[in-house]
Amino acid sequence: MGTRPTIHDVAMRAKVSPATVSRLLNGSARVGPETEALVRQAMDELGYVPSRLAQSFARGSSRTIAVLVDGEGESLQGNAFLMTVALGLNDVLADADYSIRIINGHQAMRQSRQTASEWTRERWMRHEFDGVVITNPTTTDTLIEAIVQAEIPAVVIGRYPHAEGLIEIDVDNVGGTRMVTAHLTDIGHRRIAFLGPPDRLTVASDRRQGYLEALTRSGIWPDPDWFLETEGTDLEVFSFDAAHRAVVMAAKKPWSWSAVVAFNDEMALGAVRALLESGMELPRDVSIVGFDDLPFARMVNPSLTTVHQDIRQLGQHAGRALLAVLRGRKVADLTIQTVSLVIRSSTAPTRDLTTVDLEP
Amino acid sequence: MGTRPTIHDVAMRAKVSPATVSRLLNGSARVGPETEALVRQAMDELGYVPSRLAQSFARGSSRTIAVLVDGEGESLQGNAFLMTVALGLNDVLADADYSIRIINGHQAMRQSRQTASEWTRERWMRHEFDGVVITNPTTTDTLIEAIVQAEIPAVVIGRYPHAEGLIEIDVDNVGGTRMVTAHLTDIGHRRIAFLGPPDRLTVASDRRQGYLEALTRSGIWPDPDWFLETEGTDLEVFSFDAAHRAVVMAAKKPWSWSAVVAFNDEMALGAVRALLESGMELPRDVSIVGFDDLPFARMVNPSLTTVHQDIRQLGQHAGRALLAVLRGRKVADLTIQTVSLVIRSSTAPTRDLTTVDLEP
DNA sequence: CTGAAAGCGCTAACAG
DNA sequence: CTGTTAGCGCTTTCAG
Repeated sequence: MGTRPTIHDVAMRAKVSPATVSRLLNGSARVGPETEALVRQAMDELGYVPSRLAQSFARGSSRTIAVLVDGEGESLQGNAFLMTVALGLNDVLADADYSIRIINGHQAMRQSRQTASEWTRERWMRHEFDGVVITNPTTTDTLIEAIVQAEIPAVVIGRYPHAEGLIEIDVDNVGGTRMVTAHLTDIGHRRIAFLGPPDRLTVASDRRQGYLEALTRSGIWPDPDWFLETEGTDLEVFSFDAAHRAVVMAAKKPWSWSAVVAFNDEMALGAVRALLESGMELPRDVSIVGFDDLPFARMVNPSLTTVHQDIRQLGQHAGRALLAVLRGRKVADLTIQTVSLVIRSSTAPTRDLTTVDLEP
Repeated sequence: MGTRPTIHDVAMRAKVSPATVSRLLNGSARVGPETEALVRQAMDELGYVPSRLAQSFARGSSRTIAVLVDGEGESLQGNAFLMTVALGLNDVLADADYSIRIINGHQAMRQSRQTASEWTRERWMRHEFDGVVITNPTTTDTLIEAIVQAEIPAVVIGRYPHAEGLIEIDVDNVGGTRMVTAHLTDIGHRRIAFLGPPDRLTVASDRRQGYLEALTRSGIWPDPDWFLETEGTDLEVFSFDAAHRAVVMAAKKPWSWSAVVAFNDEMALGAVRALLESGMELPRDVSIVGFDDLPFARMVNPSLTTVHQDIRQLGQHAGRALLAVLRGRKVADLTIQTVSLVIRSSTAPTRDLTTVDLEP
């Protein structure tokens, strides 16, 4: 009883060959019913569990998929989002007997002082994973390029248009901001600002586009100074502070909007802070909307009207897509997940509704 | 060039034995300097990278540590916390060439319809991991018990006093609430409520104790109805909604506190919401403090005075402890990480300061 | 449907 | 310090 039983022990006990046990284990070929019963009994009696290590070795694959995260972003956004995606991935991958491994790619690269392609090649050759999920694509990312180049099965959460043949799983960003902006026009707003990062990333231009579409549909022609653009490095532009700065800046000049569509919830909070500081009362004076519906969106005051996305489901979609790729199936290059509008108390009918109605 | 070079190829090319290459690879024995040069050159020329799979198999260990999460809690708390811990673990484990694997333990158990000990035994026997980090200990957890029973190297984030010999890494909960409560008394508050979950978990009683200690030191004798206790299941009691309910309930009766110490930031927000709804102005009428200093704590309005804990560092501590255990070193059973007070705008001097001063 | 046999690529005694 | 020799436990041809 001292040592782990091996496939060999099971075979001996069932008086069959190890090969038969193996076949039963992974259903790689049919096994006679009575042989099967014998083997199963032997496994039970011995308490046999196959060694993952030996299986992986023999198969030459680890049944592991790497989740590449960028662990620098300390943003709330970041970490809650990442773990939720990871759980979603796990939901579907666990069933397929894959497991997920978190890798802080950029940090690892820096640490080992390797270039992206060196690093990628090395990890790939080590058979550390069979596929990868990329969670925070930045503007242009050497690591992603290297992964694509190396033809490693990969799925990206979000968009990364710079690379051919990468499978993208994203939420409907255009539709989301369109919806939430339409909600604003529905309750009478006509002068609606957009607070977002510069258009470097697809997600940024997508969300801006949804906003524009909604305005256009309502026959509103956006004024150039309705665009409040944050400044900073890749991650900074999405932050509370950047949003806060942008709005403080904008509020210095005379401004004329009655609502603001923020790129995300965190930035919406930055706007809220800035407006509150300048003595506004919300949502009476200005309506504000966000995007993401992070858990805190309903807990803050005023609670945020925002666009809800099911992040865990996003992870599940990504997992399914990757699984399909690994099994050699054809997969859509782009999956767009629907989002929904959540109306809370950061939006209210505009007070100049009547004025507007009179205008024409 | 079609196939991956193996240790054998390197050995041939360098005209040494595979064993020598192996020794160089993991520094398991001294190698002559010129041999080393030869081997290194051969490795470079071939672009050799050792196969993780083969290494793990030969060693009988996966160099993987499992991070057990409970993926049911959709709480903000939960996921941001978990990923941050994971990143901290990664920081130190990556250096030691370990990698981390996220496992949704309870879900996996349920899925495979196994008992905790069956599940644990099976995973352990499969050599899927060398050690485990447990992230959300609940009141009494069969999975943890099974892990301890199986003598698997394990570290728990938080406290789990029910199990002998488990290594615990926690923050200074007592000190934290003591500090933040003392801040309240410092600015004149004498009637301070505590909003928390029932005392089932150590973390709950610890934080309550810190509160009590601070009061005692200020010569305040807490009134029984200063204790606002949330109700619900294991995870619910820590939630925004539970906190909101508890405060709404309490606010129905005449109450007499000027400040409330909430168990955590999320619950503090629940209290804020309830108080705002009942027409209070914060922090003018009531001061509120939280615990955790989650990223959103500074973004909400009013921004929360709270206790900051470095979660990533918590993960790093856990990683170091586990590494030490795996290396057979003696490790302290309990590590307490210090926390710090962050004063923001949810607290203000009490208005009845003068009244209080006159009382004696 | 089943068995025999040959590895997968590396590590780890054991000699020398 | 280095080479030889066995495996680690499973999968997978290839025969039968």
